[in-house]
Amino acid sequence: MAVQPELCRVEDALGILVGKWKPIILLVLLHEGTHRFSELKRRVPGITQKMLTTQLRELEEEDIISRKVYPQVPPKVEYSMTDYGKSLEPILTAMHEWGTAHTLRKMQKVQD
Amino acid sequence: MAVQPELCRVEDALGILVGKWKPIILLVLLHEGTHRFSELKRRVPGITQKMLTTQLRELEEEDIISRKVYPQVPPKVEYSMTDYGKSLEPILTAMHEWGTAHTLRKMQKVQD
DNA sequence: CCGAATCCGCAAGGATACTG
DNA sequence: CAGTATCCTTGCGGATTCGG
Repeated sequence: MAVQPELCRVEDALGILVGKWKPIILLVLLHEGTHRFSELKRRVPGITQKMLTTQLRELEEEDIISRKVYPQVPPKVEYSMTDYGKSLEPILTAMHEWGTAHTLRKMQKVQD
Repeated sequence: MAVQPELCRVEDALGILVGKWKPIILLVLLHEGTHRFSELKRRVPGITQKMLTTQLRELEEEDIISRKVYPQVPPKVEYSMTDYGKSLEPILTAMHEWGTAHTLRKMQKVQD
């Protein structure tokens, strides 16, 4: 049967994953559990505060991660994957494995 | 074990898939086989010649699709998935399924 | 028929400084 | 500690025109 371009839902999934820092943020939260803002910032070298905030907000918007604020001084905010967000795991894993193979393949070509 | 941000190969896979038209192009070639340029253009409504050319070149560059030129007048060029490109199928399918579920979920929320 | 070449707008990404 | 607020740069995507 013919593919219906209008129903190409791949882009919906892509929209969630795309963003320069989203994959690594999701990988960290998936594999290492809850992190607070500063921990996440240290865990993702090179990211600026603004970008971290932006990406986290976008992921929260889509119910992929949850944000828990502790009303105290100094402030404390924790981020973790939602159950729904965890359903992305197979995709992330598949992409990670494929990406690794792809990189190896490229390196071999360079050797020739 | 801790995730190594530097080794986050998810982005390598993402780099292949990202591009406004790449998912649908790949889906068409995967499910419907070889297409020539003009067929592809008709199959992907809204795409311009430049964009189609650009996206095809990028995919060819990564060995995802192959380009076969028939030296004749008028010109004829056929595009098809390489065996390597076909290895993307599980990812594409997983994303398509997840995307569909995601869209349905969003629609339900709107109803509330 | 299958492009290449050029020009352009806009939004994502980023550097830096400031705040409850 | 966990963010805003502002300004700036870059590059993708798009419209259009020309060529083999």
